[in-house]
Amino acid sequence: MQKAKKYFTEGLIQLTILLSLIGVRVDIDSYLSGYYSPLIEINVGPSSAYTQTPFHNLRDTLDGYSVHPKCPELDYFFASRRLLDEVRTLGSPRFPTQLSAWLVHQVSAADQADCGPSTNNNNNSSSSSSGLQSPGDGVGDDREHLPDSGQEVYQTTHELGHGPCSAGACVFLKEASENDVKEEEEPAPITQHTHSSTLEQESLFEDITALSNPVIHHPPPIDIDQHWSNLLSLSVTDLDDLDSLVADTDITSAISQNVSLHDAMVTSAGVSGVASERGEARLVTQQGTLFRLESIGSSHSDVSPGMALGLAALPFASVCNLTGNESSHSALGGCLDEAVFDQINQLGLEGLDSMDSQLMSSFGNIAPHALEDLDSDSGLSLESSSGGPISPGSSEMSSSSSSSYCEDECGATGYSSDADLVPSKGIAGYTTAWSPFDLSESVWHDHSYSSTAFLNQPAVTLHHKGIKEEPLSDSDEPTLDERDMSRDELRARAMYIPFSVLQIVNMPVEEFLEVLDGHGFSPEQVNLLRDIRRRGKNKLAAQNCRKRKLDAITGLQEEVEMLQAQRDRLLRDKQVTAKTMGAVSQQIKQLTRDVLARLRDGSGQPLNPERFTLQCGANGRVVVQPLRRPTVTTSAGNKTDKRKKDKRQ
DNA sequence: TGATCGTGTCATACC
DNA sequence: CTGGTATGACACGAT
Repeated sequence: MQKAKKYFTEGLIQLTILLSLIGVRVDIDSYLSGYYSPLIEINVGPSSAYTQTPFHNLRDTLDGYSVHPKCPELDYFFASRRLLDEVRTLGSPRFPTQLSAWLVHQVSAADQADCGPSTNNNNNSSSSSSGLQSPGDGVGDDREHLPDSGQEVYQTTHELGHGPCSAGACVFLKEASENDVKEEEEPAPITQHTHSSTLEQESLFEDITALSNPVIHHPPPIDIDQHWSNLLSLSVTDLDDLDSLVADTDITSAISQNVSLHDAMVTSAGVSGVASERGEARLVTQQGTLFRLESIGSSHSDVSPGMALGLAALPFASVCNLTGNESSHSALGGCLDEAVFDQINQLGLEGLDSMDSQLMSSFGNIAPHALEDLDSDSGLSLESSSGGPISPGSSEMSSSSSSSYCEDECGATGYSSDADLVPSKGIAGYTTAWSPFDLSESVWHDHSYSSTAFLNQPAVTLHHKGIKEEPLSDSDEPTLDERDMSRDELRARAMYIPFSVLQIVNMPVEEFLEVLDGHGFSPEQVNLLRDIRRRGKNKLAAQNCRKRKLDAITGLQEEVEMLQAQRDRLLRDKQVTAKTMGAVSQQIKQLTRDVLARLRDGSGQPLNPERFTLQCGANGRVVVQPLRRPTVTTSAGNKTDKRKKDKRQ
């Protein structure tokens, strides 16, 4: 459940990002902090979150019993938070964008039986249902309930029902709300929530199934407003904008687009690298926009929990993609501006269209001998690491020095999601579906080896060490896909290795050994597999190492600054103390002179301050003592004289 | 054009 | 012994 929660949290973050793009500010910090609060304190140490957690450890932690302090999910969380902050810093741009139906359906299993519209006592559901029946009245209700419920808002706009994001967003929102509800009902620690993973997953799938029905559902008899008030806090100005939007919205049309979640699920699962699903869910040529995914021949009954998780794992962009099925892709263009998605497109989704199974045949034309000598600098994109949650933030960071953060965020942990999708016992299925272009891999590319190929830019030659390596091919010009592939990928493909680099690197060692033994690989293939795995592991290790080094440098710099400040402070204190001491000394001298001036010697003359001084005894008595200026010299002279006399004697 | 930075890879030590 | 990790060193491309 920890994984599922992470996905839902991610979905919430992505929803927030999307809302931020249209000017709606959503504050989920409280929710996130509440969810991750036990983890934040763990992550105080430098590089604590950078160390990748081995997949087997992560598997254990994903069971929900504990969260490893070095769990890379922390990185992802912080990256998400950082991304959220960055998005917020962009302000509230008012794009000419209409975002459709952010309806929150609280669906219970019982509600699936009678999915017909009905009234509810709950504010949330009542407003949504009323919005369906009579949008105008519903809006009025919302406005009335708004001050009472705090931040309860129903965001609907004209285009929204067509918006692909709406469906996925509903899933995320709803699940998040359910989680929140459960947390309020049972204020148990996170570890307890994780134990109920199966139940929550089942409820999720039931909700998804229910969402496929365009009819508004009844919320459970739980005060959703309270949860949403905790979950979403919208500024007053945004609320006003939303009210104006809601006022003239045909919610019915918007909600009618909530269907096709199943298709979306299947599509997402196909994108997430399940080779077996590729035959069913294939990607359509993007034609300028990347948000076209089409699900073909996917039966809803085939939706498995793993696939559902795959949907949950799909981030913002993917959610937009998966909802683009069934005539909704055009609506997406109206849903959000191209300008908005241009940046999203740069996240690395350009490679989606290349995820065609025909790649295998095309690459089969590459002579193995042309690639077998390729050596290092393969430019692996292991950071994409398999199905780790893909988010705009992760790709956004790829261009900065902190790019490797996102890499680690799903680095070794990626196996938890992607490798789970890989049928460990049915690896033979990959023999015909070589899948180097996992969605995550495309999105998480942080290197310059990729992303240009899909933009039809001039060829990017693979850098190689020259001494050790040979050119890829003297005669054959590499295709766009070839250029986008790392060297290890090319080598693996040339050697007819039916596994992607990600799979090779991220699969557990037991499975890896089984692969080596059970597939009849030649020694060359085995060596290549081992090399690919070793390089991939070491690549991640190097990234972590560098991040730790940077952290150490940063920490030392901060410590230096702190020590310098402390030194300056101590120097200032010393100066102040010296001044104080000087002033006190002057006062004592003055008092001594005054006292001595009032004293008289035996002849009735005032005591000379040059010859006498005052000594304060331990008992508090003040004694006048004569000054003995040459005492030291005289005593020394006496001693020398005595020594001379002793020697003479 | 050299400097700098980011990244991948190798070699090696260590667990 | 093997697999994995950490890290210094090197090479390479990009800026």
